Amino acid sequence: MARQTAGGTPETTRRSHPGKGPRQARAKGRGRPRDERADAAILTTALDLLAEVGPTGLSVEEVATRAGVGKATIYRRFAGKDDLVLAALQSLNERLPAAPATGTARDALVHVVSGWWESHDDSATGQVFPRVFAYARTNPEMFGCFYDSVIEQRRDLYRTIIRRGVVSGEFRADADVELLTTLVISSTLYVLQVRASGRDAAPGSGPAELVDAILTGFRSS
Amino acid sequence: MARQTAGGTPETTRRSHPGKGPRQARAKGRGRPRDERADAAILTTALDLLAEVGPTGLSVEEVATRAGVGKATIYRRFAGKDDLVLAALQSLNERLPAAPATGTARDALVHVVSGWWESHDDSATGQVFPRVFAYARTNPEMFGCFYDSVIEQRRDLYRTIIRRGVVSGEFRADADVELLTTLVISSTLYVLQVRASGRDAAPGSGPAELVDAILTGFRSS
DNA sequence: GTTTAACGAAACGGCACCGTACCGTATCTG
DNA sequence: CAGATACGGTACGGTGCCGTTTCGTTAAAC
Repeated sequence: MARQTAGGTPETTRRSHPGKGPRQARAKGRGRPRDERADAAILTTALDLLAEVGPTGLSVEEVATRAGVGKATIYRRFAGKDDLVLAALQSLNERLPAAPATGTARDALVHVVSGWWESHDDSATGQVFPRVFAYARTNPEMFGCFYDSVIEQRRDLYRTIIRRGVVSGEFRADADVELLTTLVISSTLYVLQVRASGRDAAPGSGPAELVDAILTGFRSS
Repeated sequence: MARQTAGGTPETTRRSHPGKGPRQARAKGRGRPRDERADAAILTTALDLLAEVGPTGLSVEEVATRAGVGKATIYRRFAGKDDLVLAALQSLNERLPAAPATGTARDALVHVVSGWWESHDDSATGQVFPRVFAYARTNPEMFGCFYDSVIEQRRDLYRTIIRRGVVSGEFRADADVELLTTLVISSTLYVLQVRASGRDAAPGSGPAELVDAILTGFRSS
């Protein structure tokens, strides 16, 4: 929220808790400019840590240590821990995959889900989702921000593909696009999460089987 | 607040250590017997707290305070925080609903999902699941124990109903029971969790619509 | 009544963390 | 050049929790 990007765009940032002096967007400064590498390092490190220990488990000190920056460098950019967490979550949108423009909608869904499936084991993104999800009730403000800016982007990705399938006649005309989107996202999230513990919630099923199982009721033929 | 040991070594569970008296039912002692009300109060309080703040957020002191017992009373029963958390999770199985024995499998599914749906707002059970889920990778031991003893019980509930539907011919004979079970559980978990933040992942859809959407592809006809 | 152990309460040392403040240094603008 | 600001470190006070231990008390068994 109160984060400022060194890039320049002097967007008016507002803090929700004006308890202390806000970190306003720095006017084209006369002094030493902020290190953009520090910006990136802080955000990616925060994201990694977010995936490992979640929003409450994340510590600013640990972020600073891992990112190789001083704590002051972080507090110079963010109003506090919550602000940092939110900024890190927002940065997830820069890694959003694109929907394949060709082929059947089914194949496109399988492709996107497969990408998620694969990225789950090595990237931070996979673990961030369930971690943040757990705070839907505890911290609705944070979760809401996350949902609206990150989840909604993903939903839109699936929604677009599914709509294409409806228009092309591949899916039934009366298919509930929103519900279908929810089914794909939720089951993927769940299966991947269970897999992370070494169990298997759907033995013998990969992304394709998962998608096909969901789609069976929505196909036209 | 979650503690992250800098060295990376997670807290060692003393559950298997015989060094300190492990928690066990005291064998007919001669002194003052343990207060059974304390047993129940500790577990239910721990469960409530687990739903509110999750496994790492839970503090033994808070449990003691809310349960109206001394910390010593807790440490007399449990080897430590982890042991307490595990016991609390296990106690979830005492609240497992039963599968309706009559009616269609579809109606039984809707009934069970509706029960989950309703109980979700009562906080305890509903919020515990996503909280624990977030630790599938961080604490696989805890999650595994949770999955095997709690999730598996729920799966079995759904599995039983779905199998009945397959046998009765209500569902297709080639339906993947495990996958179908996963779909029902995952989507319910997801929708309820999103709802907890005030959003709606499936506008206009309740338990019945959710179940029907999943089942459309698995019905015989 | 004596023994035994659980009880609630409180205190302890220790650790991790937050957020701030201050270094000496580095890198910009004017 | 001088002034301004960011940099990586480091230190600090304050807070919260952990896990343990000590109290004096209480409730059962013997």
